Amino acid sequence: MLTQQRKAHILAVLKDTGQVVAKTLSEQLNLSEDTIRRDLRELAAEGLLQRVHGGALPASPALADFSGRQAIATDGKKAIGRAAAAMIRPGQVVFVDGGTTAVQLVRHLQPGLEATIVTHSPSIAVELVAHPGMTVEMIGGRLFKHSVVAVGASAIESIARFRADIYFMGVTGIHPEIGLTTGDSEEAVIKRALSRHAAETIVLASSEKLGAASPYVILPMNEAQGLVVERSTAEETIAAYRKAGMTVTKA
Amino acid sequence: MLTQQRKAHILAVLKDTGQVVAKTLSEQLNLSEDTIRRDLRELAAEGLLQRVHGGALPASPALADFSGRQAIATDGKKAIGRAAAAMIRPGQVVFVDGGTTAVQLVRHLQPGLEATIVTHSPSIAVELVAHPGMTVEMIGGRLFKHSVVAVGASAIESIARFRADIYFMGVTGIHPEIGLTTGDSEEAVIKRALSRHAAETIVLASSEKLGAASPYVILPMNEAQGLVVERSTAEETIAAYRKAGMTVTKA
DNA sequence: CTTGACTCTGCACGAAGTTGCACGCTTTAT
DNA sequence: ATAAAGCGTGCAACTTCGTGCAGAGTCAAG
Repeated sequence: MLTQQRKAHILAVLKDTGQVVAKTLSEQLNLSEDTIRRDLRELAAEGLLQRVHGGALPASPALADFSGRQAIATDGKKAIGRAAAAMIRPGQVVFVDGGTTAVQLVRHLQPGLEATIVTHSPSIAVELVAHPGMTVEMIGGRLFKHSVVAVGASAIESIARFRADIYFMGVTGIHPEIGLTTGDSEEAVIKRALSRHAAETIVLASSEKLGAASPYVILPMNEAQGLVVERSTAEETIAAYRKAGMTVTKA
Repeated sequence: MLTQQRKAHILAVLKDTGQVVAKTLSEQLNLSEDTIRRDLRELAAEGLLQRVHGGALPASPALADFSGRQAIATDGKKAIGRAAAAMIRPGQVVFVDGGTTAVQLVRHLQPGLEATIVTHSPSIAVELVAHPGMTVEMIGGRLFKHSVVAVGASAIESIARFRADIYFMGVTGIHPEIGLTTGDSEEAVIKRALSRHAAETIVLASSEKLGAASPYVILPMNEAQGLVVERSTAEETIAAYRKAGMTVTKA
């Protein structure tokens, strides 16, 4: 059996049943668990599934619902969220994007901290109900269901009323030459507006985003000042971003 | 069963019912209570839930409050929600208030129905992500954490841009002489604005609200056109509201 | 045809993670 | 006040993990 076939099979089972177990697969395919584990590791590195002890779970947001996704947020995203949360100083006004990494950010906000969070994500808003120190300002607009964020002209208009100290931006791709990209044009517009109304834009990028590009360009790289990546990211990967003038933080 | 799945399951149950019991979980999942307790401890350490003797509750007191309230949504509230959802015609623009009864409303929206829901509640917005037919417009503003809704001047301003067919209003009291009341002055202002920008205002009132009054008056009774109450409500209780010109629907 | 580089696979082994049980303590209910 | 239920800890058995290594197969240059 060819490696590619095997991997395709694993992904098919995963899609079908919502989980795979290393041992079961090895028996089904008549291969050692080592080989399966290697496959799983590689598929995980490609972001096609999420590795867990004993097997793997879907990585694709579509399969697990939003809260499910959050439960299985990778350690990397958690670390990035924590590092970003630590950057917020008391009294600051902060734009927080939608997305799973941003949820991790608000979950790791220091309990005593007092600041203002401005967000166009209802999920983030609901999450912040738990934090007594945070004043929350919601940006309204038409709900873009895929990402669960407000978009549209009225959102842009609302954003223009704020002047934030920091904007924590989520992206689906950050490429040294192409810049910051995302998968929806409306979202790109919103992100651009948020960046324009913040003194500093910090990009939160889990490892699978580095070097990737999506259809819609948000901004060229040099318009973002900071980048937070996982601790395990290779120095040579980071170098290109530093060269573009970004301050790179390893979470 | 994989550890991560188990944790996801626990969080799902927690979100659904507002509480989990260690013993019940161990029976459901066929695992020792020790393992469940360990999971609960770890999830608590991550801040994803709040550990209590015997089981766990949602992470924050505020959220516990909210999802707990939802968990105990009575059959009455569900029925009211279903009856209200049935009033919406295709293509209409509908204001939906925050609150537990409103959550029941959106949960009972007919799957195929296409309409526009305008809401100042992030919880309602998140809930509607699951409904493909609904266009959702979010009203932004400062988040009033107790009720998890947007309030303030910018919310009022956003509301003024809409002209809805129906407004489903939640209240904490509806009294034949005092009128419609709620527990917060800011919320009262918002509800007033929503009512003013809707052709028709329908009050959703579970039985404990009937004949009750809270500190802040939203509107006199005659400014609301409809009232949805539980089926079991006594006719003589309803009579006073009919007299005030309201169309009363028994759910 | 032979050789060497490369890839893939399975095995061995030590490290790490997971689970159920026993024990003694704390909390809750009666 | 007493019993029962729930809790945390330490421990032992077991599973899973990652890595290094060796054998088998593939391919192309010589």
